Amino acid sequence: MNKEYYQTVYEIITTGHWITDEITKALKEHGVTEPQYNVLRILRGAKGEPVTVGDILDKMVQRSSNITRIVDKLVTKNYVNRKECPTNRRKMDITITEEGIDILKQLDKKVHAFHQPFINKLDKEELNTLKSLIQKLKS
Amino acid sequence: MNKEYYQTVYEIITTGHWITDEITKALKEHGVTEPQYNVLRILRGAKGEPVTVGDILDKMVQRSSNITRIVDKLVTKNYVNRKECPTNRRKMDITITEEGIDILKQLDKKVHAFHQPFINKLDKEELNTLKSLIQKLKS
DNA sequence: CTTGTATATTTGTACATACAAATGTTGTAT
DNA sequence: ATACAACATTTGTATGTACAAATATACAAG
Repeated sequence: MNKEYYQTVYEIITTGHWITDEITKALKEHGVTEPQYNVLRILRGAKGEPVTVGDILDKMVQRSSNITRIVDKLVTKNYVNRKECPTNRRKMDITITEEGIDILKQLDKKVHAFHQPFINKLDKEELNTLKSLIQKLKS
Repeated sequence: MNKEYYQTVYEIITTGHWITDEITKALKEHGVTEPQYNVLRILRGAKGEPVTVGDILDKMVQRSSNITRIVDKLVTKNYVNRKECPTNRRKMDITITEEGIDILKQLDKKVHAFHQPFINKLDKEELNTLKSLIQKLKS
């Protein structure tokens, strides 16, 4: 009973995990983990504006205690800078470095290369149908 | 460019992870991790036939080194038995206990309760469309 | 039968993550 | 000014996972 439901959910789960696993592997070749990659993207998205641990937390599902350690790693690699926020000494101002921007460009290329073979498997209408059906399933 | 593709893939990824995260939380209330749950299900599926570490490995994505430790935990909880295979002493024969069957029933109930609200959101045809589109996307 | 090779599992180690508690800072009410 | 709660981040600890190396057994060739 409900065979179709479970088969479909299984497909969603395995596909979702497969994609992130493959991307994780691609990033690992550059010594960057997936959460580190996400933090770098958030920082770049801020366009030079400093971002706090709390800001990053809001955009990620991670616990804040681990954001600290993820940023530690990025600081060690010189991909980001971290300094005390001048207006609120509880906060940390985190910014991406030139080196961070550079590695991010390479990482994006890798991620894009992963998606390349799949990008045209479905046409626009099919993609929208797929997205809508998943959203309806969760509604 | 390719906005539809990336939005759809994002939907698949977040939904897949959301489902496993929610199930992980539900299992945690019984002190069982998701890989442990999968091992228990594989053992039950064997219907009393002993299963080796390698057999489990084939049905899971885990590295075999961790299968050992996952089984360790289940042995400690008395959910499974592990003994040397009599015909090949390199192998371990792993079987589920009565207690293991019992906890698995409770876990299944929890998992089913999670899915309950979503099971009828899509009709049979929509589910099949959804499944096919994901398969086509990966093809 | 012993030597080498493949198989099956386990152990060691480094790293990642969750959760709780601790630290330090800010704002506010008295 | 002082005390106290709220906020922001960090540290401690237990657990989980990946990868490589180690152990132990089986099989096959000479």
